[in-house]
Amino acid sequence: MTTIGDVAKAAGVSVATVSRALRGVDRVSPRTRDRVLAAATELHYVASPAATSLVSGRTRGIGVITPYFNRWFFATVVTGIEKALRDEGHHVLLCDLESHTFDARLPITQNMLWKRVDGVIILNVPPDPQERDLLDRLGLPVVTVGNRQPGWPSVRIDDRAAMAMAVEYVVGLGHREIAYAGTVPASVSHLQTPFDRREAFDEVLARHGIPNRPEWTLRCDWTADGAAEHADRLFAAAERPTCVVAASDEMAFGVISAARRRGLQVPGDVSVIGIDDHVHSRIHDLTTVRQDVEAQGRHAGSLMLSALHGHDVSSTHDEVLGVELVVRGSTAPPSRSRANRTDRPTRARTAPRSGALGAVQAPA
Amino acid sequence: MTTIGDVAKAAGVSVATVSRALRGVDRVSPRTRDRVLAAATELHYVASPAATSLVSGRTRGIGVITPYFNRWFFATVVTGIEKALRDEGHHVLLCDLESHTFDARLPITQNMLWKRVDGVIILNVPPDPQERDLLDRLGLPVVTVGNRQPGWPSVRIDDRAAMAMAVEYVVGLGHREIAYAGTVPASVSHLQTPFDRREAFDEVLARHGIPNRPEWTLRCDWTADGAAEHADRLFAAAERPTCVVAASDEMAFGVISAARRRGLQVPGDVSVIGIDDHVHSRIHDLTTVRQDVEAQGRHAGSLMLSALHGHDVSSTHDEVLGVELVVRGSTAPPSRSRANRTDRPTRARTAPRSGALGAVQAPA
DNA sequence: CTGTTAGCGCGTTCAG
DNA sequence: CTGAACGCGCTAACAG
Repeated sequence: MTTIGDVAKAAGVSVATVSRALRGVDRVSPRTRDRVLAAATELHYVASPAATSLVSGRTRGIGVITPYFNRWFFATVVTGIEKALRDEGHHVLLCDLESHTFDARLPITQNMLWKRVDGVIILNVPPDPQERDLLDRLGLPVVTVGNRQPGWPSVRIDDRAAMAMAVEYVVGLGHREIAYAGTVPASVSHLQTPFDRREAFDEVLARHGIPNRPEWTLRCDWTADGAAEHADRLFAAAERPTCVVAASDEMAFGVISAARRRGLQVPGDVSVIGIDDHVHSRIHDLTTVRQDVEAQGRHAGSLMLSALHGHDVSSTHDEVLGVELVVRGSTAPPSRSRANRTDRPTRARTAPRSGALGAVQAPA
Repeated sequence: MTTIGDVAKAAGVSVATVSRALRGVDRVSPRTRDRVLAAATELHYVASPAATSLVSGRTRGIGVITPYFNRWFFATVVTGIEKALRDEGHHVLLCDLESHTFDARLPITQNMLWKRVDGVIILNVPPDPQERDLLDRLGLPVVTVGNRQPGWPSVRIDDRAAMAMAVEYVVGLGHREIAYAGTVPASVSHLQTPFDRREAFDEVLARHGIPNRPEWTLRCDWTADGAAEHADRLFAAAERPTCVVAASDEMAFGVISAARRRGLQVPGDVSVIGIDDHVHSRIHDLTTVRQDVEAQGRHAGSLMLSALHGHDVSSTHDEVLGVELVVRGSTAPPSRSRANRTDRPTRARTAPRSGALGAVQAPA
């Protein structure tokens, strides 16, 4: 392993000069600098991060804490973070919380991140008091993505506005019998996004005087399969809605799938709308509210870099990225001919009627 | 920032004793050990990784190099790796190659990984000679996932066997007019998986004496959208296949979507099969060849840990995980009534015939 | 402009 | 069983 000493010897200078020349700080005569650079290249020299960080106190590593990064949203955010950090020579240390309980989380977080990173970016999961304590004690800059935490800068979309946009759109189409997919089980009830979106849904319905039926609320785990399962029960019931609003695109995929299996046409028999503009939303022909997920990651990364540069990233900084309605074929005005709406759908009934068949329209 | 000295002072012992007590090596009297532990806990002491690795030469970090980890397969592998590593206190350093060319990659890889990790796990992307050189010089243990590289242990599935399993299945159903989605553009022609799967496809067709039509080969970027686009052209052509074999589930999703938009029934008009058992495959009711992706990551992580423990993970180690056919509703025997098969499909033709309607079958 | 030197915090000899 | 001292590789003063 070549050290700074080897380079110094090869270039015939002192280690301090090598350090200066390589980092481009201070004044070094062009001639010596070139000699040092040549020697360093020749010997494939790279400074030891351990030694550097021991003396400088900085590691050039950023911890990224995610629940399930094995999901589109989180993986995409991390991609954005990584891009932003890489430009300045920082790298990502992954900390996947996955199924861990709060108790199990603390030692993980502690051992993985303590003194090992210059800052922490937390995706969507609110820290429990002990973790909060740890982070505060470490004095590390923290940036959150997807939810707001007091004292920390954040990057996110306005979940309420996004949901309101979706609901207003389908209400505008004439829907009055609207179901909701995306309430979460108690175990994750601390998450902000599911809460905000649900609340916005309730508000918009209330504002329009539209009934909000409990039996039309699908409580699930925010996966496509989970939503499909619950939606199947919804569509099997005597009375079914003309529209399902899903709090995420993946759940919307599940709802569409369940509808099809029941022989229901989307949007002919039931309209479906989501939030995200997931990478698969186009093939599902899903109307949705687009958010730029990678951009949220990039912004979080930049925010972190600014903090690292000593700029005051005020703790009140709250960057809210815009969203945008993307209309595709999964939504349409409610069908007029719903005389036998309460019938259990049968195979015979699955023959598509022409018109209003978003699912079979030519690609945009 | 509390150091080992602070703990020593608080416990009334020397730093050496603290180090020994905390790491549980050597003999330390139970009484002093407890005193040290108490002091360490009290002071929230955690050893500085930088100092530790400076003296020990080990970082407890593993670099994971991935193309596009923003995709299901890679994110899932990384999840598996992270789980395996975490159990032994190691962590993951992410290095997303994404769209970078080989030239741009080298400095990235070098700066991010050099002396910063104890080992490297490479997912699916073969290193170019310079990178290979770098890795060899560093003398770091390397494990590859998804493709075999001479001199390095690997974890993967048998891509040829997986594809053969898929093709044999649809051939067994009676299909003779079979298209293929998943040839890649020249820019990524060095990837092994696309090549192996294609080759296995060709072989099985040849063995059965089934014509392999060039115009039924969809060259695309292995995304759902890309596959949908190409498949649309396929389905618009005068002659269309009775079955499409996709080299990945995501492409299969795209093919199914394209078929539906053209008014074709899956599997009534065209059967579709994929490889992966992607998290969304169930809602697409897709017949596929399942691979356990997270297990591949876990195995790679374990392999790396063994290597780190000094066990000889022979460079000839090649762990091949099994795959399994999962039959769902996207495949069926080819339709008999194909008199007007060469007709361009029309809306009128989209009315589903009863029977063989996998897409609308009740969930399994 | 360049060299010398003193730590950064810890693991690891070696003596006790 | 425990403590003192050395050095890992580097940067940051301070001299020259």
